[in-house]
Amino acid sequence: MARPASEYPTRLELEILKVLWDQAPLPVRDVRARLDEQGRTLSHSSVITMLNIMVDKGYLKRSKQGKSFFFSPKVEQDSITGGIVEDLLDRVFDGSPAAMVLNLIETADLDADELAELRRLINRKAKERQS
Amino acid sequence: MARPASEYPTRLELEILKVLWDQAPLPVRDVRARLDEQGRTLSHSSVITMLNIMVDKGYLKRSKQGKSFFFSPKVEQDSITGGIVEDLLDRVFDGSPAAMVLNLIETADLDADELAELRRLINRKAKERQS
DNA sequence: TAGCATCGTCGAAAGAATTCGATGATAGGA
DNA sequence: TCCTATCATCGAATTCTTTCGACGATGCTA
Repeated sequence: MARPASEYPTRLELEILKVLWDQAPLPVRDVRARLDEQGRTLSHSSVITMLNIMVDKGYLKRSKQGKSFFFSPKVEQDSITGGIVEDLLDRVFDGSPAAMVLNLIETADLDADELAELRRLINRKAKERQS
Repeated sequence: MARPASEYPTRLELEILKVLWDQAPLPVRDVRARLDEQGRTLSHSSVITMLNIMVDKGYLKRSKQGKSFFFSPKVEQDSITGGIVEDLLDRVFDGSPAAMVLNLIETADLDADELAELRRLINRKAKERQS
């Protein structure tokens, strides 16, 4: 009679994943330091708790090195972010990529360079498709 | 010592907003029926509770018509979806629209028509920018 | 070996999101 | 007028998310 667990990493989980996608394996201490640099100041035990939850959920794996645990991602960044984007696509734009990109270029106020880059990406993909 | 309230509509709130963006004002009964059609079966009181919360949060307004309340959106769809996308852009792609679109076209497996439409959108925007 | 620092587990708190039933008001029909 | 169906309020339960302190183990060092 309540809320289903998030199908994707929560906000904090994602922050942690990003740290570990950038560099892994890392001990708790280092993960904590990285979060701290980003303005996410947490106690040591909070970080451990989250890391353990994420191991349970299958997002991370851990291994003992010396006296402490080291954590690494067990999921690929692309697949996770892809899942998040797809969820958004469905929930917010009823599955229409065009609607999503339109919203993006309208509200995110892209400059000429960014528009050019998007065009390049799309052309490249279109060419790939043909072959 | 806990979680901050979501800055944007939650999942259920968004579902409700979408119903009302599509058609408003609606009485509780009709909102409930629409949600039910979409597979979101809730008791009458659950729907009312959510609607009232959303009025408190400033997402909706309500007015008495006859004996019952009618609800309407108080926020524009573009501004809400824009906010959600921007949040995602920041949290997931560190603010890089190109990274986001790249992920979209890679994982959402767009077909040729969809790619063509995206290109059209971008060209139009680029032209707008020049002027 | 006694003490200190480091590391981990565990239980729990607090707020957010979602859900609903009990209850009370109100109006229309028998 | 009285019953019933409709509508709304209210309090509360439940689960998820985030946070942390108390406590215990372990190993290094004075």
